[in-house]
Amino acid sequence: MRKNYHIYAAYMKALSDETRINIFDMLAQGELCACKILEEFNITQPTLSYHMKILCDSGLVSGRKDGVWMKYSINRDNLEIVKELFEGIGVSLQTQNNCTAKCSAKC
Amino acid sequence: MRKNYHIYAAYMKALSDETRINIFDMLAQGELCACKILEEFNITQPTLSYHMKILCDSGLVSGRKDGVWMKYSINRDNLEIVKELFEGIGVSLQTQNNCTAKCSAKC
DNA sequence: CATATACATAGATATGTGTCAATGTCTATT
DNA sequence: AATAGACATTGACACATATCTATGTATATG
Repeated sequence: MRKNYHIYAAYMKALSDETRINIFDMLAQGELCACKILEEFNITQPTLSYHMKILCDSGLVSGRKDGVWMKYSINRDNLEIVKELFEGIGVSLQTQNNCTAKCSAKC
Repeated sequence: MRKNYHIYAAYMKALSDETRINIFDMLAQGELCACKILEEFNITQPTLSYHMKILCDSGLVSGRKDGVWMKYSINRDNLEIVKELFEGIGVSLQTQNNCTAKCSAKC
């Protein structure tokens, strides 16, 4: 089963903006409405809307309409996929720790 | 101690390209020289050089010169920082699991 | 020293990104 | 029905990004 680097890259791209990864981390504390998020940044409302759309389109964040408000939260399943990618890389690095010398391919 | 979202965003940006995150994952298996990496992709050598520079500048990858070859490997310390970011977010989500209803702030 | 190999740099270009002001849409309240 | 508030969409624009071809630089080898 080959890895889908396209979707991994899409997740990373969604978080590659300082404002967006900050928002993502805020959402770790729980669901938030757009207006609450907006208070924390020096950006206009359309710019926030733009960023939230990117986060939602990536699948890392979910939005639901609650009356007048849009409430955003982290999509746990997709966060898990990202977590597992980096954990897997970490494990691979540990595993090849003690055979690097003898295993390193000649160029 | 506030989180440095600027550096997190920089890590994500380095991995936000499909080719680059693929390379990063290849390096999980061990150190590789540029020519070996190049064989795996349909890109020109200057394009690979461009991507490797971005990965190295971010701090996620280290390069060392070995004769004619450039050998690249993952910088474990900075991988750890990325891992911990996502693990921390996962833990926060679990923690607020059973109090979401009562804790969710009114908008 | 001349040559080949591995990689980097420069310049050009098409496309993508982040931001804003202006405007539109939907929902609740008076 | 009119109004106000919350959010989305559009259009414009400056800037960044990914890619290529052409060229430069360093290192090993005959």
